[in-house]
Amino acid sequence: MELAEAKLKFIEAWGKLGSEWGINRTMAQVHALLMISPEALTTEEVMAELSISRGNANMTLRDLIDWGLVEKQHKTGERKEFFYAEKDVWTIARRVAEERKKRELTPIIKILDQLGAVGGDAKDPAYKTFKTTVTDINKLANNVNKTLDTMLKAEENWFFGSILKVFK
Amino acid sequence: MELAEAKLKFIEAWGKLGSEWGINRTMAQVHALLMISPEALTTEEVMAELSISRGNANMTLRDLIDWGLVEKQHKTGERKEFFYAEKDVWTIARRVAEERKKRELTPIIKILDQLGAVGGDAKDPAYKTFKTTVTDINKLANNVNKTLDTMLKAEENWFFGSILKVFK
DNA sequence: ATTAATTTTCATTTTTTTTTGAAAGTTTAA
DNA sequence: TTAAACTTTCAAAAAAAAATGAAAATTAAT
Repeated sequence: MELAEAKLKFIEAWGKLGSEWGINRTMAQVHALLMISPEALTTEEVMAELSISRGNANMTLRDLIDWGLVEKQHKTGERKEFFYAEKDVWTIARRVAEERKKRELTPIIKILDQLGAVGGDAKDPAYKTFKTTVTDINKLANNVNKTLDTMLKAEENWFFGSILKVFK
Repeated sequence: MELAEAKLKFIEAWGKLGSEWGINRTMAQVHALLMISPEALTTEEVMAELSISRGNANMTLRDLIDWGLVEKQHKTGERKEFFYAEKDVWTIARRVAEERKKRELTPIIKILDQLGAVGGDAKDPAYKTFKTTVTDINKLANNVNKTLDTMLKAEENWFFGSILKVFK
């Protein structure tokens, strides 16, 4: 396969994967494009490569910066801004985990804590089932939370290697 | 908080979480409703509780069955079908992991394998960056894959307890 | 200070996803 | 076998999400 074709396929596949995980397809595609670019790209280049509008490119790049996956660069003598993507996969995985933890896990745990305090008759099956389910999900969520904390604190990439032996 | 209010909040929160992770909001809500129901429910009951159409309820319940999260039950003397949700959170997490692995991880690894075989000039920065990025993502994907395999093979819930000590 | 280059915003349009509901299909009991 | 009960399908409608593009805002060079 030729590089040009492979690039398109990678961008497409990354976009599809993103959309399956609740991430805007275009945002994932811009991310893919930047990850495989040795040099930082301008908004114009992103627009041209992916055939998207200026507004879309701008908002998407801002979002990627918010996710900690892309950084703005300025080149001396150049008026326009350049965008460069983090390329270390462990750092990328980390950033995504951090953001999703902050955006989704923490809020749901807060709600589950509130719901666990529901009042009712201990003999009512509806009450018992509700309480048990909510409590169990809360416990799992807290375990995921703790595991992520420890994982994110770790400086090196624990994923390549060490974790597997726990399950052996 | 009263049970009725808490139920609504739980269903809403579960629906929101689902949609953030690429799962149809209604499907997540039906799942939430069934998880907190001590008894299996009929299509009619699901429709009424969540104010959704028959078609939607039917398709959503079928999807939940495909995910291995809900089972059809038949009661003697009753003509209609009943739907009952798995309630053990570890089993639920497992089923979701299994399905997403099958639906998303395996296909992307296949594509990454193909893309890794791209031909090009080893001195071309565009080629080098592409190859490195794709290869690194492929390695990570394969590690996730292996970890999931081991995790899914484990009979008991490793998550509550043992895993944390790896990171200590 | 002026102005040209560049970035950002956001009301509107387009696309995608989800839902509806009625018709078609299936099942089961009499 | 009939027919009522129930389930499934899917074209069309509705809703939600994403994208556009032009105007407004900002920036920086002269």
